[in-house]
Amino acid sequence: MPQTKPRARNQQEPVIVWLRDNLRLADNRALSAAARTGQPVLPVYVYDDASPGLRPLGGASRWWLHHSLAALAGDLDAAGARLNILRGAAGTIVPQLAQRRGATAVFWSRRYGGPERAVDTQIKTSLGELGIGAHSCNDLLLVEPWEVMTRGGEPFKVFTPFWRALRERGEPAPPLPKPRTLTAAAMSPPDALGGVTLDSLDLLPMRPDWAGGLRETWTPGEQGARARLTQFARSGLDGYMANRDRPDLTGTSRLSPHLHFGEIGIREAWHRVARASADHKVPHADAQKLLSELAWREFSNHLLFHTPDLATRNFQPRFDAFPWQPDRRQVRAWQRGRTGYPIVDAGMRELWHTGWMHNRVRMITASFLIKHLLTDWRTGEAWFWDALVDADAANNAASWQWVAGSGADAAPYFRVFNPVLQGRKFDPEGDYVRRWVPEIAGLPTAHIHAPWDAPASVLAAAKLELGRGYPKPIIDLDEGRARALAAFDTVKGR
DNA sequence: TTTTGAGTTGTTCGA
DNA sequence: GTCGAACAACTCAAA
Repeated sequence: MPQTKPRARNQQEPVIVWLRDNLRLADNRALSAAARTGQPVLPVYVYDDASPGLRPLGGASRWWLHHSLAALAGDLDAAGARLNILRGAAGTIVPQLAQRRGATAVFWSRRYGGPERAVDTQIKTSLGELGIGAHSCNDLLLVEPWEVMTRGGEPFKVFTPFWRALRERGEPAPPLPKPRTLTAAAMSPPDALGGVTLDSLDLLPMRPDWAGGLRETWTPGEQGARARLTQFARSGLDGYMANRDRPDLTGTSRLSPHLHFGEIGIREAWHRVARASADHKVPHADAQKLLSELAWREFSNHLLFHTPDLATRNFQPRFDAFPWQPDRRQVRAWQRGRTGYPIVDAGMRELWHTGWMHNRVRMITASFLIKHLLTDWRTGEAWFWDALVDADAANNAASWQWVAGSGADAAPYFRVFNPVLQGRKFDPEGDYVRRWVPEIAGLPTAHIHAPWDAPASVLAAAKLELGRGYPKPIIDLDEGRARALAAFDTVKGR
């Protein structure tokens, strides 16, 4: 470690903290470790659109990143440091910056995707050759993907034993506080050493500016994240188990984008929920359910780490022969929220407007695309990647494969969600549908999830003409289901 | 090595 | 209207 070397360090020699998926000051091990050296700290974010293999960010993620970086820069500013933004291939830029600034070490938090790991490994080597320290830590997960394995030393493929093994490790480490003192490294102008301004990254949509719904819905940044967690712990956690399936209520935590960008630490989230349960402020079962959802995030990262091509290849190879029959017009209708199935359309429009979709509705819309429209899950995965503010390589891929039946511990193929039954069950008053599909809002609740079944008089009273104001169903549910089951028959038992 | 119990989220059909 | 079975076996993980 640099600070243990006998020779006294030149006070001007900085250390770099390279912030990536941990855009926060509290519970940030990389930042805290950098601060503990006592040397000036140079915080850096690298917008890497040049390294081979890295998946370009989707549109909604770019919007979020812009605001998250702006918030982080403000928070660092208040702590006496300045965020330096660089653009380009991290493998070149990071060692170069460290060398030119005379940094003695670089600190970062680990990433678990294949291309990201390749970049990080290369940088570790380059820094080593330059005699610069490289210190990685875990700021993303409760447990490293290689620390929880089966007794046979294999990665888990089933969630429940994984979750059991995770629990057997006991409480996760407590969250760290914000570093108390940050000695800022001497500033340099933004254009020195390849630095760029946030605006020059061009992350925000301009023509057209479609981000209005995102702005109304979200507050990116550490403060927004903590406010969301506090709000949820106070009023959402009690009853979570029952309410989490209801898209018409605010029943879920809505922490996913904040967790994805690391604006709040997973350890802080875990302990807040566990403490609320231990203090009997919320029912044990509600807290456990939320913790198990956090464990699904861990499981997805476990899968991605051990299966780096999770987003592009079927986890179960027998699905490689699956006879997909996508129809471009139908896929387009799905994307636009014009399938004629209200709960599906409501979900797709919520996604388009807010960059987020309720979890239950994600399953319904995904099942509809994959099974009723017989469209490869990768098509849906790509659409969500572009549209979700919480788009996450591990969660997105694992979840799409789960619905398709091609994934780990996946839903059985014969489980085909019926959008009408799902709508009636989880949006019983139709409030969610009315909110996002206003053209059918005048329908009575009895017909809100199946407008085509409404008598002509009811349609007229609701001022609705199917095929004009709102589409007729683009596919028959029974036929779609039968076609899906027949298609699955061809890969069954392979 | 073999055995055993179990596996996020559903729908349909027929008694 | 309600309820259990069928749907498809298969693989995982641990004993």
